[in-house]
Amino acid sequence: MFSKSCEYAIKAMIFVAQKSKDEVRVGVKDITKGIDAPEHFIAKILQDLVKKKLVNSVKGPNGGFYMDKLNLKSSIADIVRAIDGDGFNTNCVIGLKACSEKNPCPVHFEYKEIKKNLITMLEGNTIADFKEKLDSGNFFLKNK
Amino acid sequence: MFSKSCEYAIKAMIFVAQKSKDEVRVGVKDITKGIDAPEHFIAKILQDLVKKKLVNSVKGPNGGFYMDKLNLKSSIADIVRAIDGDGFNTNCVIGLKACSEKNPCPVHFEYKEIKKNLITMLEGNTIADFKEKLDSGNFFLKNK
DNA sequence: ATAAAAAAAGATAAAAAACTCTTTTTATTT
DNA sequence: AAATAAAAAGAGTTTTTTATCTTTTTTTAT
Repeated sequence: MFSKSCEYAIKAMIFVAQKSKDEVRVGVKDITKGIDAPEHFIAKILQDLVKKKLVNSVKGPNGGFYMDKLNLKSSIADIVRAIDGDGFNTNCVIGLKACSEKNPCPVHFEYKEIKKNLITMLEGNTIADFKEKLDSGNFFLKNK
Repeated sequence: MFSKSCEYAIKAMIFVAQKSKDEVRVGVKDITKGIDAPEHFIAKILQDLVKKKLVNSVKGPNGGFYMDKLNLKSSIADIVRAIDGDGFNTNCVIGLKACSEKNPCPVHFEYKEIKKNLITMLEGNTIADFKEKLDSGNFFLKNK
């Protein structure tokens, strides 16, 4: 559904949210271990997310990534939009550029409701929500 | 959501279903025009689908692709499975290999219902269903 | 025998994913 | 203050995957 980069981005964001408190930042290496992902790839993705204001960072010793209150309010949709773009809510199932209510592809109306629910889910769940779940210990960001 | 190959496969299958009757076969070039797709790429995809028995073909003059009654009963899920594999019903939103009810990723339960509906939609709609829609003239396999 | 078509094999191009190396920033130490 | 070291930022390269194109072979109706 989403690109690898995007999957990593979601995992990394949730991980940073969970591990960084007030003045505690998380380094790329910790993130890498925490979500089982390639180090430099994660670094690049996070730099992108910093530029787009979804997460904060400080350089230098004791530096790393962290989230402020506003960052914690980001939805999954915000992250997906930052990495993969808005396709999840604009793309047609069979890739028609101008698929619409008036110009529908054969699958359009069958997919409509599913898409609506998907968007609601992506827009409605924030990083903060997932952070709490992870704290409960019953959810995972990696396995193996 | 699906690969380009898979999008083309769905479109091509619907197109062949609509255009081929009893002994009338459809050639690659016609398909190409009908769904606005690269000729040789479509040829390769269809050869794959023929091997997997989702569509029939005959070589030589007046040859081409066609569908028998069984072929028309294929679901979108069958096509997707043939090209992209079973990922739509096994993949985790954030790519965990062993995401499950007992080992859920943070998004697992939020995505569960959406996934269920998606699977129902893909499994429940057959090529024959779409063929009829197209016949009505209110649906499209290409635009532009 | 000819020609029309799919089948097959393989080459090329483009995009996505992953990695490497260099630079910049900044807290800490001296 | 200056030097050091830790960390992100940035630029660029390689690898892998996906998409597309080219050529050759096989089949079959005429």
